[in-house]
Amino acid sequence: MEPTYRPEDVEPRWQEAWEAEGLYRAGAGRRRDETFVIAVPPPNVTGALHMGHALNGSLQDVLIRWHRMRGFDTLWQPGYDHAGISTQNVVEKQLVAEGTSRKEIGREAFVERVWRHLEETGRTIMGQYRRLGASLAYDRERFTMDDAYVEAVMRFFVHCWDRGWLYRANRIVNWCPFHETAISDLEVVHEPMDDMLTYARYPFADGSGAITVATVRPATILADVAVAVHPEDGRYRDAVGREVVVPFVERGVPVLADDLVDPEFGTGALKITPGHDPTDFEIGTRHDLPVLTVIGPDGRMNEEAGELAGLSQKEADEAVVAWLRERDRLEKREPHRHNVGTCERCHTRIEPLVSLQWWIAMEEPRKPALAALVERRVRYHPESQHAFAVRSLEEIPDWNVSRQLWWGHQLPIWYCPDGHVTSSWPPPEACGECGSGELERDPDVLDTWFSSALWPYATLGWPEDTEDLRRYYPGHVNSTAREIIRLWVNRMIWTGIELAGDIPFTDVIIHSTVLAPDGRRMSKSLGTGIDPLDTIAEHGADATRYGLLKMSSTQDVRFSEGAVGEGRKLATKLWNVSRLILANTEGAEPDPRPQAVEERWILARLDAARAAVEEAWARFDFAAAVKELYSLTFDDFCDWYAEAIKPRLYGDDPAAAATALAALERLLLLLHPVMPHVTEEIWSRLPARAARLIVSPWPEPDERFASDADALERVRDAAEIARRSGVLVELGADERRILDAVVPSEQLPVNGSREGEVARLRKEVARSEGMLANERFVANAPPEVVEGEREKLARYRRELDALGG
RNA sequence: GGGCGCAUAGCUCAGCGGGAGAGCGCCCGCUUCACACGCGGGAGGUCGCUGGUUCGAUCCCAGCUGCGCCCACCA
Repeated sequence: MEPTYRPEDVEPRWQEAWEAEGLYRAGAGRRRDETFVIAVPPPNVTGALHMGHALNGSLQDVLIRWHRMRGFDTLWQPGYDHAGISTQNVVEKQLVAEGTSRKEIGREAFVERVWRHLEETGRTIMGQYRRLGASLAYDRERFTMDDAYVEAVMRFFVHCWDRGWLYRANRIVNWCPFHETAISDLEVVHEPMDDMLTYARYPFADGSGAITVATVRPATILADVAVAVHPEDGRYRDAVGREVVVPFVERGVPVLADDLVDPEFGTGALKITPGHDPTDFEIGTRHDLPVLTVIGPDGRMNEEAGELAGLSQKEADEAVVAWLRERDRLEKREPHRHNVGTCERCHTRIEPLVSLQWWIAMEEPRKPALAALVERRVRYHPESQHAFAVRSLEEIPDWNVSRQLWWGHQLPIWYCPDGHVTSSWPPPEACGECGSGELERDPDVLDTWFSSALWPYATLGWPEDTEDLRRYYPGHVNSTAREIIRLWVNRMIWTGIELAGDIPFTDVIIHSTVLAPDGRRMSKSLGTGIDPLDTIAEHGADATRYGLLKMSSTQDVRFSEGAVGEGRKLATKLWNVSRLILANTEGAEPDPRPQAVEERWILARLDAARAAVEEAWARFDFAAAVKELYSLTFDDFCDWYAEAIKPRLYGDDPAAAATALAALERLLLLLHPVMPHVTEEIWSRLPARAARLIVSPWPEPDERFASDADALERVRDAAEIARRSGVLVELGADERRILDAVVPSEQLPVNGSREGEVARLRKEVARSEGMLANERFVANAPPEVVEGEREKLARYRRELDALGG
């Protein structure tokens, strides 16, 4: 074996081999009937994978590899998402940079352009997953715009139509003036902004005084239809029911009372603009007020704004403020910092606008999903996220599914000249109501999450009743980031139950968010992102996977290169101890028949570690598993076992060689899900391997390993006592031999003193005796705790004895 | 403003009711035939603050302070 382990030479080779040999395919290595299925959260085709994807990929790959090795029929479904607005945003910005625009080239050419853009990014993404060693079923790559997938999306829409869940309504929505589309609440991000708060006087119509209202958007005064105060606000008791005159347009509007008004803010009087503010829209609906619109879809003042038409809002604001100032209606202006909704893709300020959109009524469809969560047929991990998911379903609002974009799935909705609406798929020949053949398709496209919601079963062929669907649905695990629980995961659950007849998975893992080392969010725009490919290039995929798994436990974690470095050390250590064993076991066959105590010990230790590690995988506690694997390899396998058998290996002891190979095999099996490459490379050099490690099972357990295996623990204790006190306690011949091999007695570092150790033990004995003398402790503490304390006391006394204390 | 979470060694984090831990960094000693990405040893912590529960609290409860993420229609 080469003296130095170089991951960059080894890893790509195995990635190619595994895939070429079909070992990434669904069902590879299958030895039992049970399936284990994960559909990867389809990354957006807009760009490359980031550290969060690498972390999530590592988690999922561990689970897939672990189940594959145990003989499950595994399927890890790959693919990507067309990411409607996100992709349109990227391509649109490219066009702007090229001096043209979406509108200039037209819809058809634009969509063509997007497809071309995707060919590259799709390849990049799958290449990154391959380089991480992710054992996805790459032969089954799916895209949410594939023909078959589009078919599923259309059927879903028509299904909702047939169910009566779809409706079209004129409501106030979040409008992005850059993309000129409605977006959902979930696509709005709030950012702090510095505005001016303008206090304007609205005189009473009868000329007796005025009410002052505060607004950050004076231009919307033109669309005011009322002034509202809180019902219990004593200051305005007499004003309610009277009429005030709106500045600039000089229109008389009522003063009304509504408890949505916050009496603490501003003057406690709120101008009501149903056309341009969500709260006002709600108040307007309650009081049956008209809706006026003075701002258009492009964010500028529209023709309703009269002389201000065509101005930007900022210009209009100034014009209105000037008007107020001239007529002494301006009380004051003051700086005001507040959170403003912006488009999550382009960060343009959201314009609340009234527009006609398609909605899904969520009252019915959410119910079975809520039941599945409450009954724990679907469990979120950690538990706190389960509670959040339940709450989200309880409070779920209706879903605005139409977007005024060009890139996406066009709605299967047709209008006839008489205004009838038909939704069917395949496309209808004629209007469902009047039979007219003159149909025009709705130009809008669907919310990108509408298609993502179908991911677990549309990738398996739904709505066709395919063999894949019957075999691999429902799946098992979904692992994803916290922020898309409502956007994606909950929607997969309710649509899965509704369309595919069952929950799509049983366990949802919400993994940690990887922050930049300085604690800020990892983001391209902040320049705080770290490319997983860079980390892989520097330390290897195995090391990167190890590091990310170690970082996966907390809710938010700062990226730590140290954790990756630890992974790299583990890979190197494994390589080196394998060199030791392989160089000294030529001609030997692995044979796990324990002879000496150190052999019984390591085999028992490996069995115990396997149980602990698998239990941690099953709990999705990846960090705990990885920690166990590290100390198993370094402390137990290398520092004690390998050191203990060295003399026998050098002496060509055939029993030591046979057991060493058997023990090494088991160590590799345990480590493979975390570090697949280095383990497979070593495995390939072991004698007479029938199968690749990637599909190899843990050998039948042998209970003989467990017998008398604690002998080596006594050696470790003896070394510890000797190190601290300088006194070597009595040991048996075997134990003496091992101690000499691992820590030759003439080299036993003796820093402590016998007296110091005796003093320490006396203190422990006193503490322990004190506890056991405490009647309330003995009476109240659990029996095993009391028993444990008695055992500790006995051990301290024995050690004291051995030291002659 | 609401929800969730975090405050433990210089750094990144485990532990979560009965002896303060790991990795990195730092200091000392080791060119011993697997490995200096190593081996052996060591220094370094009133476990954020204040109360409470308990025989006993880093661990449970309450409040406070600081921080992070998610969510949110205060004009």
